[in-house]
Amino acid sequence: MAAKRGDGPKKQSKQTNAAPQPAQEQAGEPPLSRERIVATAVEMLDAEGTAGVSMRRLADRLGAGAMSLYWHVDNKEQVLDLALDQVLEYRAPQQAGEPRDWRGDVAHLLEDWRAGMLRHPWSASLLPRRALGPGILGRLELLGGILSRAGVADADLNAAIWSLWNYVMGATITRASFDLTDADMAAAQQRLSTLGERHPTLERTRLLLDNDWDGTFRKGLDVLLDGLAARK
Amino acid sequence: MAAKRGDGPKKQSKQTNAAPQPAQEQAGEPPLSRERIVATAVEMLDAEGTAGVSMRRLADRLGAGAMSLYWHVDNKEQVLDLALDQVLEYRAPQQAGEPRDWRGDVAHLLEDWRAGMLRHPWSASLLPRRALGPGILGRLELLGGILSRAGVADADLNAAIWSLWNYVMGATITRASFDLTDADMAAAQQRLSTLGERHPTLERTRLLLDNDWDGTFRKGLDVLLDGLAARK
DNA sequence: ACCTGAACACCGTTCAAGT
DNA sequence: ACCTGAACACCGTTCAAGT
Repeated sequence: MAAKRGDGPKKQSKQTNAAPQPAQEQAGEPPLSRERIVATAVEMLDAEGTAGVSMRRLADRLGAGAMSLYWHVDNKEQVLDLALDQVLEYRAPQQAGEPRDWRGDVAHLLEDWRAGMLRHPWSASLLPRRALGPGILGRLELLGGILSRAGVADADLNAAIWSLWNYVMGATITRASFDLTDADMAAAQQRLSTLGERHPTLERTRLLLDNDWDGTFRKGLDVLLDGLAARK
Repeated sequence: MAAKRGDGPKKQSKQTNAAPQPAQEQAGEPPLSRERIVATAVEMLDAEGTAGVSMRRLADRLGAGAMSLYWHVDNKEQVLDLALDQVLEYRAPQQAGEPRDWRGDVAHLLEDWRAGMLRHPWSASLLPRRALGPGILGRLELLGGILSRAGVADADLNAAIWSLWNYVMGATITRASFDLTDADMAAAQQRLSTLGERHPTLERTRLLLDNDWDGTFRKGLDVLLDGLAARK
């Protein structure tokens, strides 16, 4: 997928052209650019979700004719790819002086990852069908590095990385989707009761009413890290 | 969400009407019904994925006028809800005589769950935004029961259930989406190398070329179960 | 009770054309 | 080099109308 993403039209102008642009920038609408398109797409996605974004509405918001985007971008799919990877971009590893314990480092990395995705709830459900862009790969590399330095053997490393990835993705996607429908969760729990004796356990633990999402995430992550620690 | 799903028009006729139907059934097209709509939707989803299913094409395939579906079904979203829950329906608990060890039971249940979703690859990515239908709830209840009987305290049960759920969902969604793009995975791995020294760990372990999905799933699940076992 | 077509308000994308 | 409108082939859904 990453390979699909052709490099597009220009992209060199900013760097090679040291002279100031023709003043066009301060007046009214700045010119279209891939960057501006992606930034606006992220805004729209944040405000209205996946369903709210169409190429026509996006162009409109940019003050451009409906079809102008296609000179800067291949198609809608690419816009979503770029929006997703921008949001997942990895910023400044924590590098806070001395290396902390590996469990703390992993937990910090994954909690930051999850939080970043929850800040853009559309990203969680978009991710699975999209490319592994540089943002995602950077985070995976960091995770692998921590685990490797912590003593996980190379032969076990991929399984360890994917386990943690799976957990974070599952937790984040689940949380992002249930967030929108707390009322529905309550309704489902309600329905459990009326369904009689068929779900005694879920009814007893009130599974669908437990909304300490952050705590549950952290607890499950600890379970996983316990298992990994036992393996070394 | 489950609550949203109104019970629709009839649904009683099949049971209350013991006399044979007016011969309409053996000739040409059987009459429209919610069951037939959902069954055909599943067929189309299996064959062409989410993008291939529209209300118009679905009606066409059913030999019906474009708008006839709307008498049996509220809207497209409901069709997808119903299709998903049908596919996730839970069949016959393994009940093979004596209770096996709880780890084996959990692994069996979750592997069956994953396999069922992978048989309908669209289901994995559809699930997060959909209702918790009876099929899903049945499986969650079963999981909770096994864990509870294995000695997990009620106070830890919800976290344990969600951890396993998160893991299965993450693994299945990831697998279902990467399955379609093995070539892209290779391309991404390739790109890792050309990107120079920025991803030494991923390059060394060849993370993106490791496609022993089943083995990786099982290994990660073992890690999680180790962690749970340590907690009791 | 069940099905229908016309109509409305949208989509993504191509393409020939403008500047 | 960059932007545009018209056009094509689609969407989901409403509604008044048919049987």
